[in-house]
Amino acid sequence: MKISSQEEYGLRCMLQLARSAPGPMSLAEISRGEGLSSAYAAKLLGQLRDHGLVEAVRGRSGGYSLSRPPEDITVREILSTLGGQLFEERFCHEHNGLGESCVHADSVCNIRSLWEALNEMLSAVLERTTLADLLCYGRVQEKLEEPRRAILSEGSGAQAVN
Amino acid sequence: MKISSQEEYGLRCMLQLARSAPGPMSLAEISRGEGLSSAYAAKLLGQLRDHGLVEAVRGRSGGYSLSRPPEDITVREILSTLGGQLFEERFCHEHNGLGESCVHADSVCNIRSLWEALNEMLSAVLERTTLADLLCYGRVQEKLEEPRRAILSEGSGAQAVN
DNA sequence: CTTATACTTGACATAAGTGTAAACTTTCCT
DNA sequence: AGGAAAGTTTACACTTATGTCAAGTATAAG
Repeated sequence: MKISSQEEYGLRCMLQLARSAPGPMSLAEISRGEGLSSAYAAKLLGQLRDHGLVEAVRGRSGGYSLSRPPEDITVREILSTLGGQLFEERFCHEHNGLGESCVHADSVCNIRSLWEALNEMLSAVLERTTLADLLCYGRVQEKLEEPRRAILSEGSGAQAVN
Repeated sequence: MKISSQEEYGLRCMLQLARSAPGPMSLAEISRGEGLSSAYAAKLLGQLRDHGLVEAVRGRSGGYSLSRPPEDITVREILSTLGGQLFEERFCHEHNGLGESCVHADSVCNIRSLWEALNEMLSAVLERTTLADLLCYGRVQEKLEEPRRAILSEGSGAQAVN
């Protein structure tokens, strides 16, 4: 359960495009701005382009630009393009151990419920956070303060019920 | 951002110990119960033992057992042993691209704020969820329903503020 | 219509994560 | 003692993720 390098660097490239002046920004500028090799930045931007998050213009004076305004691009889309989701449908099918299917496939699986709940929480937060939010100092903190408090306050209360 | 195999399988082994009768449970039983090779289960249980979550008894009639009662072992401890945290201190130092340090190291970094917030939310939920919760049908759903609603309801409200 | 600029593609090298194998140590039972 | 049952350790093969390289294609300027 770790943030992948692609997620980090790809999101940084997107943020840079969001900050940039109108018109395409060249690979050289983007990679220089993030301290990445241009080959690596190209790979990441290629993925983002394939998923429709950025547009590329080839040839002289070409470059990359966001395909939509920053406030219409969610962090969830970006991260899901670069690194998939925390928990996906196929996960259980891919963790069968030695058997043909998971030994818990036919029964209620509380671990699965846990993964689903975690995934939903993360997705919900990321879906509501846009590139525009990441541009603005303090916006992320503000936006995530309430859910964070909600979760934390839940803690002592729910514990007592058991 | 994916759940690792070790996290899944290691947690399953722990859950099996939590379900088992008092006294040590042998590697063979555990691995058979989860459909894992005994070599692999041994590796996972070795890690869990090194972190003090299970105790092992060697020799004939030996096996593994939880080092504490299930209600005192949090899922956070287990997952953190098996797969680390979503976002750790060193993350930023390890993602410098080509430079000696991250180009954003000296400035306010909203991406970092985002990672920290996500990590805190996940940790808070996992800290309050114990092995005992995972034993009980429906407990996970109950326990996570409130925080989930809190996050989801936050959505429309916070959105309008912008 | 040539050239410099810039994105694109696919193959590759390296590192990290996943899972196996075999030799070893400890303990109990007879 | 001796052997069987059971955990321990280390090294290895395999797979996936990370990052690079080089040759290719498209476009605008002169």
